[in-house]
Amino acid sequence: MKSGQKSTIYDIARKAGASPSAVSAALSDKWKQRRLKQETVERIRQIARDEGYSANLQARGLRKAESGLAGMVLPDHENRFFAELSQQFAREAHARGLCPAIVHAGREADAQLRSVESLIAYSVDLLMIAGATEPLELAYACRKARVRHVFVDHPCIEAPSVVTDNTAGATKLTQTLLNDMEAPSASDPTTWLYFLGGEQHLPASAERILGFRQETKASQALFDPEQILACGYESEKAEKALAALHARLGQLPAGLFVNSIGCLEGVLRFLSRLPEGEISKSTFGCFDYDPFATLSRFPLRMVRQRADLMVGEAFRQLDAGAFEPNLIRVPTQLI
Amino acid sequence: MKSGQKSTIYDIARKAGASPSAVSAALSDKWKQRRLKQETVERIRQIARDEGYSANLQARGLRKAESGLAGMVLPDHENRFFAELSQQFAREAHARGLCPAIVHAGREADAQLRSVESLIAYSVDLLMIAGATEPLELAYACRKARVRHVFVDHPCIEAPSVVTDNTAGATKLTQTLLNDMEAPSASDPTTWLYFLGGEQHLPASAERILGFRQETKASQALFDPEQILACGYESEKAEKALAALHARLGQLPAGLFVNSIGCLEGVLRFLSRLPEGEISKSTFGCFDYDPFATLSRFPLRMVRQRADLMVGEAFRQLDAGAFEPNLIRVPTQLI
DNA sequence: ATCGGTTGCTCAATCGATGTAGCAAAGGTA
DNA sequence: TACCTTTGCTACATCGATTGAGCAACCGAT
Repeated sequence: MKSGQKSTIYDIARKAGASPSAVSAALSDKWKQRRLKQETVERIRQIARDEGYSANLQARGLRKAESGLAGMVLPDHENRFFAELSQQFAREAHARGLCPAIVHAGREADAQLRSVESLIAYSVDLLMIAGATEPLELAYACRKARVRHVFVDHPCIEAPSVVTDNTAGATKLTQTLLNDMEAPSASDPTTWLYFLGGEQHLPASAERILGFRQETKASQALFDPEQILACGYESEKAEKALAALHARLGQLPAGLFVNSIGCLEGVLRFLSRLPEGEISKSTFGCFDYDPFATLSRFPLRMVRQRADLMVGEAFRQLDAGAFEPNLIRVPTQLI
Repeated sequence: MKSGQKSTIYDIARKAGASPSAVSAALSDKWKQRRLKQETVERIRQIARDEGYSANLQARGLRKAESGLAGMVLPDHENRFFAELSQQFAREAHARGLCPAIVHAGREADAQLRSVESLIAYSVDLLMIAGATEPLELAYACRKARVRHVFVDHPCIEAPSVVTDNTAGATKLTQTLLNDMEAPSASDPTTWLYFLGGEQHLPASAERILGFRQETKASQALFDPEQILACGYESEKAEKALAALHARLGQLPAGLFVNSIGCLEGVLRFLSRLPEGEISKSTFGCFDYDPFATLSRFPLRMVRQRADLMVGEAFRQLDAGAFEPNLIRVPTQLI
C-alpha cells in the first residue's frame, strides 16, 4: 500500500503472523480443505485487502502450468466481422474467468505462426485462430504444446473448426436476388445475375461460388462462366471489375452478387457515379453485412455472418477439449 | 519433439551435456559476456532447434519482473475508431518486440478496473487505456504497480493522455458546414445549424460542443440553447431526437452536426424515410468517419479521428516512461 | 499413561529461466 | 615452482504462488 511496491504473499504472511502457505490457502477457496481457522482466513483476507494485494499471475501460472489467458489470433480488426468475433471472444473468455489476449497477426502465415507460438509460450489455456492463412502448421504447434484450439472462419482439416455455412448462405442470397429480378434470358447478358469478388482458390469464396452456381443452375439462370468475376477482395479491384462489366454490357447487369464487404465498397463507389435511374433497375446483394450499407440509396440484400453463434460453437468445442477434426457450419442471416 | 511435452532448458542441458545456465546463456545473446565457447553455443542451439524449444515466458517473466506483454484495455470493438486504435496498438507493440494483449472491458468503470488489475497482475510492460469511464482509479492502480501507462481518447488528469483535438475538429467542421449553408436567420429556426448527439458531461462531447458553440457564435449563427441536442450516443436516441426536431420544425433544419458514428446511423435511418427532395436542401456533417457513410445518397462532411497518429503519440509517451500528467491533442482530418 | 484422531498450522519442494558468484583447468610470467 | 590471468563452464539462489508432507497441540478413549 504505502511503498508502492506490489505486495506478495510473503509480505502479507509477515504482517498476519502466518506462513505464506496459509496466505495462499486463505486467499483461494482451498482454506477449508487445508484446515485453516475461519478467523485466520478473515484476518489474512483483511490484510490482503488493506495492502491492495493481487496475486502475481505469472508465478501462479508457472506453478500451475496454466495462465488464465485465453488467446485469440486474428488477421486484423478493420473488418467488421473480425471485430465482432473478437468482441464475442472477449465475452466468452470473461464468462470462463479467463483474460482474453487478442493478437492481430496480419495475413502472413509466418507472422501468424509466430503469434501462435508466442501465445503458447505464455501457456494460454485455450487458443482461437481466426482467418488462418496456413492452418495446418498452426494446428501442429498447438498439438505439440497440448493447447486446446479451434479454428474460426478459415477451417483446418486437422482440428476443430467453425465456419460460416458459405454455400447455404450464397444459395439463399442467390435465390433471393433471382426472385427479385425479372427472369433472365440466355441470349441477353444484361439480364443475368453476376457474382463479383473473392478468389476462387480460397475456401470461403469457393464455397460461395459453389452455392451461387448451384442455385443459378437450378433456376436456369447460369449461362456463362463470365457471370463469375472473382477479382479479389480489394475494393479497388471490385470497382474496376464492375466498371469493365458496365462498359461491356453498356449498362448495369440486372443483378449483382457482391462477395465481401470490401468489394461492396468499390461497388458503391462505382455506383455513386451513375444516375439514380440506372441503379434502380438492378438488384443488389452482398455476402457480408454493414449497418451503413443498409442505408445506401437503393435496396441491398445482405448476408450476415453470425459471429456470435460462431464463437459460441467454437467455445463449445474448446470446452469439450476435443483435438479431433470437426467442421461445424454456422448458418447465416439474410437481411 | 517426440513426447509432445514442451521441453525446458533442463531437457536441453541434459541432451547437450551442459548446464541449464549454459543453455539459457546460449539461447540469449549473452553467451559472449558469459564466456561460452562458440562451439558450445552452436551445439546447444542446434539441439534447441531440433527439440522445437521455446522458452516459457511465464517463468522468464517471473524472474525478470516483466512479461513481454503490452496490455490494452478498450470498451469495445464494434466502433470503427476503437478497432483502428487496437490495430495500430498491435503494430506498435510488435515493433517493440512485445506481444499485444487486448482486452475488451465494456463501458463500466468496475469492469475496466478489473481488466486493468488483471493485466497488471500479468506484469504487462506497458498499458494503454482507451475510452476509460473512470480514469482516475485506473491511473492509481497503474501507479501503484509502477506500470507505464497512457490514456487514449478519454484523458486522465493524473497521467499521460492522448486525445483527439475535439474542439479544433468541431470548430473546423462547424465552419465548413456553415460555409455550405445559406446564412442562418435568428428568427427562423429552420435555417439554423444543429448539434446532435453525445453527452454534455463527457469530456469528448463537451469539447466538441465547445468548438461548435465558439464557431457558431463567431459566425453569428448561435441563437438558441436548443441548437444543441445532446441526446446520448445511441443510434435510437439520435433517430428519435431528429424525428422530434423534424416534427417541431415541420421540416429538416438547414444544417446538422452529428456527433459520433452511432448517432449518424440513427440519422441515416430517419433520413431514409424522407423524400429525396427534402434531404438535398440540408447540409450534413459528422464527427467520426466510416467509409460507407461517404457513399450515402447526399453529401456528408466527416471528421476522421487519426487513430494512427494517436497511438503513435501514445507510444512516444510510453517510451519516454513519463508518469506525469501530459495531455496531447491530435488534430483531426476533414473528409 | 498411552494411543488414535482431529485441528491448525508450517516446511520445503516445485514450476522454468535468469544471473551472480565461483570453481577448475590451461596458459603465461617471474 | 609459485603465482596470476584468462577461459569455459557449473552451482545455486532467486522470482511468487502452490501443494504434498508433516509437526505440534489438544481431545477423548482406553
